[in-house]
Amino acid sequence: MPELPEVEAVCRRIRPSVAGRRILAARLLRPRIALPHPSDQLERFLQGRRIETVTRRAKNILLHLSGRPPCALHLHLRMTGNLDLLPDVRFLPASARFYLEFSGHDGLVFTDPRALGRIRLLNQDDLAALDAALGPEPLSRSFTPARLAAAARASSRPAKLFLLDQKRIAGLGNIYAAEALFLAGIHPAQPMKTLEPARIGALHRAIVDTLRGALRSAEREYSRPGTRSQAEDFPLRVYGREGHPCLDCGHLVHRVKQGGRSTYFCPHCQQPRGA
DNA sequence: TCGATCCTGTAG
DNA sequence: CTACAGGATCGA
Repeated sequence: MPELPEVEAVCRRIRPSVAGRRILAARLLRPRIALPHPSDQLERFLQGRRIETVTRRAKNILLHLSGRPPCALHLHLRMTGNLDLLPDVRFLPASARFYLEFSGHDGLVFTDPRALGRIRLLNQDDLAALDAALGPEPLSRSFTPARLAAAARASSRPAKLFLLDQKRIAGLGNIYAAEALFLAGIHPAQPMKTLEPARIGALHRAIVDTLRGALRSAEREYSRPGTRSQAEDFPLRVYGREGHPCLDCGHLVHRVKQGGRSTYFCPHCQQPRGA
C-alpha cells in the first residue's frame, strides 16, 4: 500500500481524529520495530503527551508531540504497514504492532503483517537530518523540470533506480516509478544522464500525473466503506502485467530485476535511446 | 553498486 | 515446496 500517495492519504484520514489529542497510553506489541528504543521507555515517554500535528515527508509520517524539547514520533510503513483509527483499543486487529490510546478507549493503531515498519522518536536535529537526506517532494512546487534535469545530468544510474532513490525524488516507490517511466516512454535501464531534455520534461509530467492520480484514488478508497481494489479507480498500466499485452501497443509486458526488485515495462513503448 | 537481510503472507 | 511482495539499510 504505501508509496507517497497512500501515505499522504493515511495522514489526511487520521489527522482530524488525532491532531490535538492527548495520549493516555502507548503500547508496543512488537518491540523490534522501535529499536533501539527500549519499549517500556518509549511507552512511558509518549504517555501524557499531546499530538500537535500530523505531517508527512516522503513516505515518512510524523506525529509532532507536545513537550519541552520539541520532538516527533516518526512512523515508516515500509511494505505492509498501515495506520487505522480504532473505536476501542481493547479490540485490536491481529496485525497490530503498536497503538496509542486516547480518552474514551479510542485510538490509533499501527498494523503491519510483515512487521518491517519502523517507529522512532526524533528530536529537532533528527528531524532536520531526515529532511536533509530527502529529495524534493514531487507534488510540491520545489519539484520542477529544471531541478529534475539538473539531478538527471549528475547521474548515470538506470532511470528506474534513480526514481527509487529517495535522495533524488522523495516518495516514489516500485509501482509508481514503473508507471511513470511507462507514461514517459523511457526504458528503465536508460542511464539518467543520457535522457534528452524533452524526455526529462515528459518524465516530470509523468511523475506528477501518476502521483496525483494515485492520491485521488487512495483518498477515495478511504472515504468509502468496503474494500475496493486500487485497480478499479487507478488502473496500473504496466506494473504486475508481465506477459500481458501493453495497453498502448499490444507488445507483451516484460519483467526484469533491478536492484533486487521487479521492474515491469513495455519493450516497444520504452526503448533505450541514445548512447 | 550489489546482495543479503529484516518479517509474514500468499500464489503457483 | 519455491518465488515473490507497494521499503530501506547494511556490509562486502
